[in-house]
Amino acid sequence: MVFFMKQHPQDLNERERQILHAVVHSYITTAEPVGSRTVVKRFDLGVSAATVRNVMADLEDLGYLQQLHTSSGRVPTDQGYRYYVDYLMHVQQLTLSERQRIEKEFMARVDDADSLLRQTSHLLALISHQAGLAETPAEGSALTQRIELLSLAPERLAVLILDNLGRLRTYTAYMETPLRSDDITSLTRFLNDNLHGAPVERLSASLEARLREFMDDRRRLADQALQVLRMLPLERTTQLYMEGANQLFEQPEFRDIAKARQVFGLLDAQDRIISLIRSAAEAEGTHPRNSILIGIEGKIQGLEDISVIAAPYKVNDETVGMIGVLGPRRMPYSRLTAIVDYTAKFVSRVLTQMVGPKK
Amino acid sequence: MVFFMKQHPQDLNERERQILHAVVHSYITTAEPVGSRTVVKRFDLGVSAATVRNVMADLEDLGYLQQLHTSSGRVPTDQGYRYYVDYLMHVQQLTLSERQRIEKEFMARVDDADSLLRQTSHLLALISHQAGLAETPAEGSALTQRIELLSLAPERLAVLILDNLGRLRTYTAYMETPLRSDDITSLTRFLNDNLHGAPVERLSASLEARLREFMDDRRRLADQALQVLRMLPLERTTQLYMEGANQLFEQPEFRDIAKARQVFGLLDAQDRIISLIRSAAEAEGTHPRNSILIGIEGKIQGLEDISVIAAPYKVNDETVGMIGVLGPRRMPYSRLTAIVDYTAKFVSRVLTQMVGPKK
DNA sequence: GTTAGCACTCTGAATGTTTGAGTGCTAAAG
DNA sequence: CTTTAGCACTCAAACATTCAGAGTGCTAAC
Repeated sequence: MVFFMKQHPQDLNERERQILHAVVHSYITTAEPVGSRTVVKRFDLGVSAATVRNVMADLEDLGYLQQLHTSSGRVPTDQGYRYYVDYLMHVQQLTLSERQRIEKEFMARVDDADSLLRQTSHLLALISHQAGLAETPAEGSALTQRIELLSLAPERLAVLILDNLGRLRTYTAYMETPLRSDDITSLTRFLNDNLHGAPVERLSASLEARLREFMDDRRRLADQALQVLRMLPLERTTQLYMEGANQLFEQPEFRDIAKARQVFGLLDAQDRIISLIRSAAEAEGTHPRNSILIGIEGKIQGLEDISVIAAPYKVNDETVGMIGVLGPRRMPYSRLTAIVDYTAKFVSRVLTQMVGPKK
Repeated sequence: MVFFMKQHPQDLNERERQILHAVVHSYITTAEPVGSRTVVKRFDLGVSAATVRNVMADLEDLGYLQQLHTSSGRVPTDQGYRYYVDYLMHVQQLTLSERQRIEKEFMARVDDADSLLRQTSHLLALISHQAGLAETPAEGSALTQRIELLSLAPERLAVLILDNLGRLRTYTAYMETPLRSDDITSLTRFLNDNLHGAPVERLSASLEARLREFMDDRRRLADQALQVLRMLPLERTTQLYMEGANQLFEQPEFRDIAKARQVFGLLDAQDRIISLIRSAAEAEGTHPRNSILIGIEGKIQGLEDISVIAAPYKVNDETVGMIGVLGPRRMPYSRLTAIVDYTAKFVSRVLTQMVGPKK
């Protein structure tokens, strides 16, 4: 198993790290390739341009920097960005007004998790000037609060599920044999008696597990209930709110039409983005900051120039989803990391409160 | 009032019309400005290039064509396209396989109008290679079939409305004073007794209109009901499904980054697009084909290069919404018109059937 | 180990040249 | 009077050339 020292990876010495930091920082703010003169002019390192040149050549050999052509300045490689976010950048403090803006947003009354997260993605887009992302809580973490059935037509049944995150979901199920009105009443009662508090995702599994406890008439009800529950697409309702993707066009890298099309590809790639940020966050120890994805790291074809900064939000200290921002590879990571982390904290707090006082 | 002859507007003679047709047709297929030589080469008009040149100069004076610069070929102006779609193009027949593909899509069982229209926009995008549009039926045409209330929390009430188009909608309302369980039961019954068949859009208006009929205890219920209904955002739930907008990037006109950004603007402009195609379809007699919008006709700022071909769909011969395709100004109108019209017919049929057998 | 200096490289902007498509006009033919 | 052929003219796009500026790598001196 790979093990990382948090502060002192051995392969770069102090000066190299300073210069790598300078190059990445400069490139992030100006979007221009960085030359040796620029470095000495903008950062006071106490060495001459020639020295910087030598170090930069070394960094290029090591794979941290890259030249677009001989005689242009250098730009960071993915590896260079990686080193920067992992060891060099110090997460920037948010200003008071930024903090207040975020706090204020979360003062408003919301009482279901989905709208909270939609608002969050909106907020992130606004404040970061990148695309804001927010995944709805994983189905597995939602507990059934209440189930209601409603006959829409003789064979068509509406199933309403209220979860502990305040979300009311509506599904439609088809019965082979029509249900009479008092069938529905008893079925509803049966479902609520037996499935209160069960994870929404595994309603039918929960019921199946208890199946042998039921006898005779209750058995019949259980079978009917299963028939209904199996029909519902409960497992795949996590969705991704994404807002403000068009802000990416402001960035110079998307002047190029080919790059710009990547942004449009986002609309179709939402599923893959979800699974990617999730798996990245779960992959422990591969990087100090594994919830930053640089250039989507070649994992989604056609999104090579896109980066994501994500953070998990939690309910009662258990991760239930991710929020984040998405932008060009050249992003102000140090600032955005602060924003995302801070926002995630608030989402966690509000959701925990929402679940807390359950009756 | 302006009156149009369907077949023979007077301002162009036969030859001019042939040449206008040739230019528009050629430009639509190739995306290249059309010169006099091209016209004689590709269309057998029996005249020489010089003659064509003279006619084209006339058409330019009349405002139908336009030169991007002296000594380039001509391209149609909006007015030119308008004349083309109104009088020159003959709507193309769909091939058997195209017709079958559409028919097959509508064989699948759907039982609520919203999913039907989502599928429709998907189908249109697929078959037209443009963006597919489908507006959900206007709230005004949906009649209340059933209302259910569900207490989510002491002060939070879920309101479910099932309409005659099979759509089940969920709203949340907040009560000042908590309702007891039998309050809810009687309120539900009251609502259903008095509002069955009322247009969803005007539920509270309908109830208000009948208010003086109610006395004493029923009066109290009516007041409570009104309190709830007024809270629901019933009037503005028409939405636009749009799919496949990224296909527009295949078109050469969107190579240019500035134009390409228009496509992204679509995401924000959905409301304006709805009202635009609706008002266009309603404006009677201004054009023979008033459900074709060319270059959005300068009406939505920032979407000058976008055109829309729309068609209304009907329930029992009454228009309740629009479907269509959206693409660059230079679009194969004759083919797409056929597709859109044909599809609209099917949507109408399925919806009418859905409403038909009401009980 | 660090720095100054210098020759060298490469891009991007500016400028000029050429080519080809297309036009407008005129004069001749129908 | 309409149509056509011919010709001079225009313009954009493609290509070539030049030039300045930024940056590098290398060498020799500190």
